[in-house]
Amino acid sequence: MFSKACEYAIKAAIFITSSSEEGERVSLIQIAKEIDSPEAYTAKVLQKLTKNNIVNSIKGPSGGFEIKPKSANKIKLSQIVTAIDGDSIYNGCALGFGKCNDQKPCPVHFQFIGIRNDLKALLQTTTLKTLSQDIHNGITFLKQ
Amino acid sequence: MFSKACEYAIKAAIFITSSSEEGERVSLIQIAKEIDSPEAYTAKVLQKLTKNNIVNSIKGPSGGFEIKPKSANKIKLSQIVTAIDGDSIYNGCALGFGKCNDQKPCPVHFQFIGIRNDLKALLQTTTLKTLSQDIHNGITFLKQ
DNA sequence: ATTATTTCGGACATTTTTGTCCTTTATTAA
DNA sequence: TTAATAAAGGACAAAAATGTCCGAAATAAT
Ligand code: FES
Ligand code: FES
Repeated sequence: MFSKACEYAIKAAIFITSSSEEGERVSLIQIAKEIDSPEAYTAKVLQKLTKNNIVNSIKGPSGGFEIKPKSANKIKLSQIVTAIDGDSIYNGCALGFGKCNDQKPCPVHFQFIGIRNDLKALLQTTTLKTLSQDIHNGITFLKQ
Repeated sequence: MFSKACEYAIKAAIFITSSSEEGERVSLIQIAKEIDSPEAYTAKVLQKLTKNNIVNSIKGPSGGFEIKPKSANKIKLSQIVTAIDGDSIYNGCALGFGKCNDQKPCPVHFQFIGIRNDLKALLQTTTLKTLSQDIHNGITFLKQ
């Protein structure tokens, strides 16, 4: 469904949101530990999130990553997914046609558009804030 | 969503079904041409389908691949997917946890189980026969 | 029997994804 | 100013997925 990079991105963004709610910037090292991901690779992922203005990065001592609570409200999962994995989840075809296309649909097109639309809706409505609250309330977890 | 190998497998199986309805065995070369896939790689995929008793292969002149119309009725998409991609689509976690787990769910677990269940249902109810009929009726296509 | 055809299967090659290492740049604090 | 800290980013490495090549095995027709 998502690439590893995207999985790390989502988990990292949730952790950063969650820490920022408590006024704490977090470092790469903390993030990688918390979401159980390889440090250097996670760094690359975070750079992409930074360039896409999803997270804010601050260099130097007492620096780190943060996401203002104000914007955590507005950031949807879909923004993270497209930043890392591109828009294949939106325009791609389940059977690998260049683009999903109503005019010349692949064999599973009509079965899949329903599910894909549900997925789109989910990604476009779920915010980082929501996900971070679930973590805070102990109903979901960042690692197993 | 699916691996390339699985995409080829699904398309190949549909084409074989469709040809078998008309009493025609098809060769690897015909299949690869029809579904627009690399020949040798498609051969590997077909070998897996053969070992999983999803398609029937006959060596030698006038040999090729076939799927008895009788069984095309019973073969579900899910069988092909699990034969090629394993059961990650059923047990895997959207964010890469070892297994999806209600007791220690990942941050998107509750959002995704609905969609995954829909996907499961779809794969478990869609038969090769149905898909091959759509091809036959010209409402779906094997290549773009 | 011989030959031609077609799948099987092992070995290898390429590409993509994932992961690592190390230097540079920015920033803070002493 | 200097030293310490932390992200940025380039280069490289490993692993996985995808793709190719070629000979072996089975089968049918001649
Ligand atoms: S054409 Fe394949 S999913 Fe739409
Ligand atoms: S635990 Fe991640 S999808 Fe269920």
